[in-house]
Amino acid sequence: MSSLEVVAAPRRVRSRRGEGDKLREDILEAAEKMLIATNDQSLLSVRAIANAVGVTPPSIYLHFSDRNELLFAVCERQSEHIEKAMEAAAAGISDPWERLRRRGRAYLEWGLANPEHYRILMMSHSDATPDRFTDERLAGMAGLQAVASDLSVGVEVGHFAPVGDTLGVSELLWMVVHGMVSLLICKPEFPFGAPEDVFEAMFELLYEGISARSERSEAG
Amino acid sequence: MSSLEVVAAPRRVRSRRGEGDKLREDILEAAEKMLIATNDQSLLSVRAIANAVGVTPPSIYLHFSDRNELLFAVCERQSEHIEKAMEAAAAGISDPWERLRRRGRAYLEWGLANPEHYRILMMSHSDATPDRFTDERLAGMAGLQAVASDLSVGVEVGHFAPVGDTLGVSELLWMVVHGMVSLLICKPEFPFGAPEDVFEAMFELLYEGISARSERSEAG
DNA sequence: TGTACATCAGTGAACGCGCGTTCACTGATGTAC
DNA sequence: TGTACATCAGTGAACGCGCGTTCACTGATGTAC
Repeated sequence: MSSLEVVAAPRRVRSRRGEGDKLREDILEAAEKMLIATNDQSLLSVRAIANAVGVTPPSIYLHFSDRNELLFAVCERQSEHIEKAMEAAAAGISDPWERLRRRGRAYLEWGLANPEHYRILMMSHSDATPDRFTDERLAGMAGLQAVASDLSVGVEVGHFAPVGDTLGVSELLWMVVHGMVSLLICKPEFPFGAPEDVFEAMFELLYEGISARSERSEAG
Repeated sequence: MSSLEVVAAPRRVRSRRGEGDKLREDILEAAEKMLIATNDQSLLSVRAIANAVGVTPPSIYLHFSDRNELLFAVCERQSEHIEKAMEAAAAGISDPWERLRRRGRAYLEWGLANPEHYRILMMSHSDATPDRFTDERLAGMAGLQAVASDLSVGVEVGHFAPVGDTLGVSELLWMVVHGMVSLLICKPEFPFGAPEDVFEAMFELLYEGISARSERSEAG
């Protein structure tokens, strides 16, 4: 709604021949910065982005078919980061529960660090999402298969209670962590407490339901 | 983005003197229907709403200061429904866990039945939210205090494991249910399975962490 | 070493749209006398 | 029972804006000969 207070960048120097793709990178970078600075994609007009890059609006269309494509291209770059971050968080850890915890924390931290990216990818109307962002791909970003794998290992080594549908439980965990991220993003003033504390409390709450420590009645 | 396919309503008959507020109700009702039909508030322009009511755009401003106020007024009506629905769901039930489950289900069902209302209230940028929708009020819609109360009772009667911060756990449960609602809304094509099944599985997962059945190590 | 030329990386100006909102107005109707 | 009038419930027309996008163009630059 309110206009974006961005000092117009000086006119960008034209790329040398053969280096036209450099502009694409510059656009993505500028848009990313604006997304983080404004926390609101609706303020990212094609004109504003062009202005921030130091280029005229039509130049945007040399590299992106439309505004929406550009927006999702920005998110696409970040999507690689989150996947790597989750893998890195679990790397070298053998305890399945600890692997789950670390993956979850990485997801939470990424979401909170990139709230508007998170909104665009996970909270926008599905008809705005380009086709290449399949649900499977988004689930991949959430590490669904990796979590399912950790769960299976945990069951096999006897740390976790037997679960028939590990993928189903992974989906539940996705929902749980998504619930934390999205509510923390959307109600930033609500006194939830520090995200780390919320996260730890949540996973403590979940632990009993997943671990094999407790006696459980399998009777339906 | 795409235009709203709504047959223009016939010109509305002018309210009798003293009954001007009837238009307000008609506007809210039409806007509500459109919100459900389109599932996208951005398609609800002042013109489109006026058109649906059979009235000219300026008439809207006789009853609402701006478009945003109108949108939230629509949600405000529903907000009363959800609170009552959650209370009704728990009414007459004494088992604290069952009360929690029923409250949660009512919340889920309301969210899925009114996805765009849910988006506006719980997922929109907080700076778009009118002041009267305080965070406390939104938390009230989620039944935060009521859930905390159920938790306290459960602890007192020995069904639940001792919890120091019942309000904190209520917030966790809010996040969990919000995670279900919002992900089901935003990724409607993803094969999560039937919402009821997802809900039951989730609460089964949570049960062990809340109940007093399991042995728990209180050692930090 | 020099020159013609295709191509690349953009620019400048404008189109057309739908939107929220405002403002001066109109005509029916209840009320006071 | 009749009439003047204030008020209520709207209308009609327009303003001004910012937006996404298109289209014809330009001028620098690498390359072929």
